[in-house]
Amino acid sequence: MTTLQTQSLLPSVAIDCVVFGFHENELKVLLLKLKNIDLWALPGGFVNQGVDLDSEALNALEIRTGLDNIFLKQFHTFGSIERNDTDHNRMLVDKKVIDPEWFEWFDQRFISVGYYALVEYSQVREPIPGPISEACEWCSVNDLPPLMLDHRHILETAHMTLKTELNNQPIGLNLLPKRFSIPELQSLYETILGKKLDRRNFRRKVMSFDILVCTNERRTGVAHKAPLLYEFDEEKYHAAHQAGLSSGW
Amino acid sequence: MTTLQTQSLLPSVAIDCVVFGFHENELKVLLLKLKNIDLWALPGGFVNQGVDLDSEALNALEIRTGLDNIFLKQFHTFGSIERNDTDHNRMLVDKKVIDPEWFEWFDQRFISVGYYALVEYSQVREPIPGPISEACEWCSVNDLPPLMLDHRHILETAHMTLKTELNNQPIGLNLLPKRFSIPELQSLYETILGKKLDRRNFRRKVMSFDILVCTNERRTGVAHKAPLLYEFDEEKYHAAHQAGLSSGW
DNA sequence: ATACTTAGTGTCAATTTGACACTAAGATAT
DNA sequence: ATATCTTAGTGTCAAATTGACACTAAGTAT
Repeated sequence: MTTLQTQSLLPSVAIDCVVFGFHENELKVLLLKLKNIDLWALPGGFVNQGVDLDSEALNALEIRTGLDNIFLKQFHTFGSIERNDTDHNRMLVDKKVIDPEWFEWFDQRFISVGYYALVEYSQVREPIPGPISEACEWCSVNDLPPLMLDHRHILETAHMTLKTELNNQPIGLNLLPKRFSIPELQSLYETILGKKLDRRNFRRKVMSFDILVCTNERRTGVAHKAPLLYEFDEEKYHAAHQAGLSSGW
Repeated sequence: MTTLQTQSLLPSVAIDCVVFGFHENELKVLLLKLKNIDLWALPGGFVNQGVDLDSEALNALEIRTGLDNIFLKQFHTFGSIERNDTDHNRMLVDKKVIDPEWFEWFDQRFISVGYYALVEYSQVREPIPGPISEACEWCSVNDLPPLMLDHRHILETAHMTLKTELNNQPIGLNLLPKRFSIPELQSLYETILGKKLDRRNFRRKVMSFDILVCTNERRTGVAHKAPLLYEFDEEKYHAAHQAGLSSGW
């Protein structure tokens, strides 16, 4: 996007990605810091004429994280007229965040398609800032810097969606390393839900899903009793993801 | 839309609505029949520069159904490149479905935001066809006519979404008349889910949601034992809708 | 009167859930 | 070395929920 070929882009349509990671018992989000100003933005992009919407979302993420094969899911499309803010865009030009020749493109009214991604924190070595940003960093969901336009609202909507999906789908495959302990998985759940769960009941429930395989090895170099390490049975995991966990009716 | 002011419309963005109704124990969908050709389409429209996306979706529905205050929910945005089909659009011009001067506008690549609506079948007197359609009719979800482009896929996605939401949210307020019997509500559930439920267990579960108020009146002029009529306690209904029914964690 | 249909209530065993006790393994303090 | 603390892992039990049915009530059809 360093060379912005606006004529090949689909007008009015933008993509915003909420990239979730999990580190030190905190839910993190990948954010871009704009140049010369204390304002942050979700990674995102625009849609090229010949490229599927979903592919562009994947591309945008690959550019920032260096990862392909990311779990990515569309969750909502944001189309309020307040998303277009000429004063804000002029400010971005003034602060040299965006090149003046881009002003016209940026000052369109955009409909933004929101995607959320789940990635393994440690796999993202050095998040790569883009042309309008000077840094790309993980931020805690509970301690967010000032965000551009409605990006905070988009982020919160993504978080809400994740919480809701947790009731019907397993999670962890894309967020945790290949091997993990049950207490680590529980901590992930607690972090997303924002509440504590009972150790024993959590284990019982998650084991009943029948998506975990015990490796019979234990975490080494850790304080206290070493926990057993598990892996996901990917086939069963995906089956459960498809079918859903709560029957309901 | 009879006079299509393309310059005031947001390019690349379209809206498609899947309007569900319930009649004679069948789940129905409102479809438009294109002029001069056996091809049907979802009602929809485009987005005016100064109007919110959600408002435009409501507008599109109000025009077709005459109803305002409809339950309407965005469920997915469709952005495949295959959605743009020049041959198809040329055919539409040939068959005089669309005016030749509209060709350029229609032949854009569109990203389409999908909404589904739940409406009370009997409240929609005469669905109103639009400029490109000669009829607007309720069709059974299980017996659909040939649909334009990916509209069948959009419709099926909406139906799937509805099924899934049923596990976490109450339904009926916008689909059934103000007063209804429990067997009628059950029939609605069975129709959406596509499977039979046990009468007694259904009643027990739905009563446990505590969203129904018994009117102590019975349906009149009906064969066999007259069922009691209920209404939704709208406050509790909306609360349950917000909070979700299945706790999960 | 008898059989059939749909409405509404109740029962009971099996399963799932929530709350909590207990043991195991390793770290730390005395 | 031993007592104490922390985290891991297993087990128990009562309460609540669920699934499968039996039974009664009310109205229709013969």
